[in-house]
Amino acid sequence: MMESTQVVKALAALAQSTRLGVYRLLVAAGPEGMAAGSIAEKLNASAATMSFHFKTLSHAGLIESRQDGRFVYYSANFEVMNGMVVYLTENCCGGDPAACKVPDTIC
Amino acid sequence: MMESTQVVKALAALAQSTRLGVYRLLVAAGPEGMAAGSIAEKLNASAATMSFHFKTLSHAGLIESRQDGRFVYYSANFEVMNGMVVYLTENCCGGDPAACKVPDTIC
DNA sequence: CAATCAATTTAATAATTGTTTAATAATCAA
DNA sequence: TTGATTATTAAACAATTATTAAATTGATTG
Repeated sequence: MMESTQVVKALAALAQSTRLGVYRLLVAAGPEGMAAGSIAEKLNASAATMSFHFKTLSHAGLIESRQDGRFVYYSANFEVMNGMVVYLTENCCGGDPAACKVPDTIC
Repeated sequence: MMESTQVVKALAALAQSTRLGVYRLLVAAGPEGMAAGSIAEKLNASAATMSFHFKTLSHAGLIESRQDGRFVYYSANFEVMNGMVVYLTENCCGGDPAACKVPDTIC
């Protein structure tokens, strides 16, 4: 089970529109990821601002980076988000799924 | 599909340890929910602080309240979190689940 | 090497957030 | 109605966060 502080960190990292945009781009991009500059361009943000956000997402474990020549490619780490969702839904309705009137995605 | 700003709001609401604690208690409590005071006691926080956090969670749509005598019962709204997860994982790996080496909870 | 390109870092500032204390509402019981 | 209980609101302050501009690092090309 993921730790509470790590979950808070991950949630905080995603709770900002530019970073949420970054994360979604990377989820769609898959394992290959995207270059920092392409992401910045797509989201209309300066390189400095983006670096700041990349760092926040990295520290939260939500994304990873790899260098390729002059470019830095970022990609999503799905397991951390998975852990986050598990943490949030743990012990749902006291463990009685029948009590939840919610699509089975969660409970 | 949930709107970006609403997702950011929900993520921000959960990105704080006391509120995350509240939400998890309410997820476990199920539809009946819990009284504000019981939650405060369980999380060792003052009533005023809790009210502030309840408001944040309410505005994000993550919890709901109902009055019962002197007590206010809060309960989790599962659909908003469900929408949040859907939003985060939309178009995962460009729509090619085989490309994701992740447990099927997400992709 | 010098020039260029991609990205990060630093410092400064503005804006937002969390907590505390004190005051206010609303409900109930004697 | 009075007093006690449950919860919210408001004001003040400290701490954190996001953005910008300028400087810096590291890799590539001529």
